[in-house]
Amino acid sequence: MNPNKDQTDPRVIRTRILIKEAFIELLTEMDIEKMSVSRIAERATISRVTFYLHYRDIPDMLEKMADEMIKEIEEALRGKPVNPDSREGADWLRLEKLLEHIAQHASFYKVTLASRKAPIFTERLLSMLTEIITERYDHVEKDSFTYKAGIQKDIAVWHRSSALIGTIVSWLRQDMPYTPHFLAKQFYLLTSRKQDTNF
Amino acid sequence: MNPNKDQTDPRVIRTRILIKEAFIELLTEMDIEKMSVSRIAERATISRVTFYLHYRDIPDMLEKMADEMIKEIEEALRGKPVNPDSREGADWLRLEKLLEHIAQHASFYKVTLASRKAPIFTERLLSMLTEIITERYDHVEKDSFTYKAGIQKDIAVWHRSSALIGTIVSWLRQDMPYTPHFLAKQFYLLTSRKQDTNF
DNA sequence: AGACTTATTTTACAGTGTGTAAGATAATGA
DNA sequence: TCATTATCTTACACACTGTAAAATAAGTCT
Repeated sequence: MNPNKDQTDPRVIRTRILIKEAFIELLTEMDIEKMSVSRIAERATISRVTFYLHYRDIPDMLEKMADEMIKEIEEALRGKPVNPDSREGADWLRLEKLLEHIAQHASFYKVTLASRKAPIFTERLLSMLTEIITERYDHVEKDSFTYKAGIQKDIAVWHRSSALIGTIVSWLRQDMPYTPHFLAKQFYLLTSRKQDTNF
Repeated sequence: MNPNKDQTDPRVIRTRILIKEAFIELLTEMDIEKMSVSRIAERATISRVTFYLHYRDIPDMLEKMADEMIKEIEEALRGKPVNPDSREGADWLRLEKLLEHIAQHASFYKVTLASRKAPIFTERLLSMLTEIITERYDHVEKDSFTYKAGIQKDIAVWHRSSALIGTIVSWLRQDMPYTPHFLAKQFYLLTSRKQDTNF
């Protein structure tokens, strides 16, 4: 396949959308173990052979879909780039943006992130969040609580990034009972120590 | 099979150990997608038919192994039962006990928890930890920071339990660079607000 | 519009794994 | 020693995989 036409040929676009939709549908209906190229092709109303023209196998498909997901999340967060000098308020807005994006595509994220059927999606998002949190840690937390309390940077990063992704997953699993704005604010309260001075 | 003899017949015990060891070995070598009953039986030096005498299929095997894991963790934590009146110090000891148990069986937990190849194990442990944290929250945190700051109980529980399991997973993934004692203490510092008064 | 390029389809094939059945063998326990 | 039963051997029908070749259909370009 011509790598340039890949992204523009309407037949290719159509097929990939059909595969993605079929995959999401099937994943809501069954466990990942029962997923097969045959089933996906059948549901997508394409030939099984066509699947192999796009993906080597199912793991390859998952990987490429995860790549796409990360790209879309980065796209959604654009406009509020990672700013080393930003204060917590700015990051809180970025989290709200992330949650809004997830809420807008809830049917996709509920299956890929919240179902835990295909760990690769959660893994990718965790990596991304870990990067952001690691960067942020050096720049804006030099004088924060954790810094002073003698907490190892890597442990603090593990703690924060997993708390973040875990909270998002739980929120999705329970069908988003809070608005992105409210949850982002609560998360900010839980993570930052700013509020300590109020009590 | 006689359900009573199931647990005592040395042939049964031997076979299940062989299957478990073969499974762990194979999972370190390949992705879960490539796992098959044939491979497990071959590695375990048992007949493929024998596998089906113990487990319906691979998902069934994973489920039963996860049950076993939870039992063993509960066993390891016994002696320090969930005490509603316990102060943070006691819980900190329980976390240290958990980490010690995991460290002692690192080869098993590195594959089941840290590899993220079989999400069921992480899911089960998360459920267990969520239960413990939920119970604890009502009893010992009535006057804690989160309570006063107007943070929803469920959000706080999501945050804490996912931070806990995520930290454990990251610690395992990086081959446990800290002692259980040290990590438990750091986790305690990160979660509790007691230290705030020191600064 | 017509000629091209190429994505998709159809059909076919060899290979691997699944889950179950029957009877033979070997280990266990009383 | 003898009855029990876990394991093994062999066999079978079925499903899914990954690839190939040639035909068809859809898109692109002048």
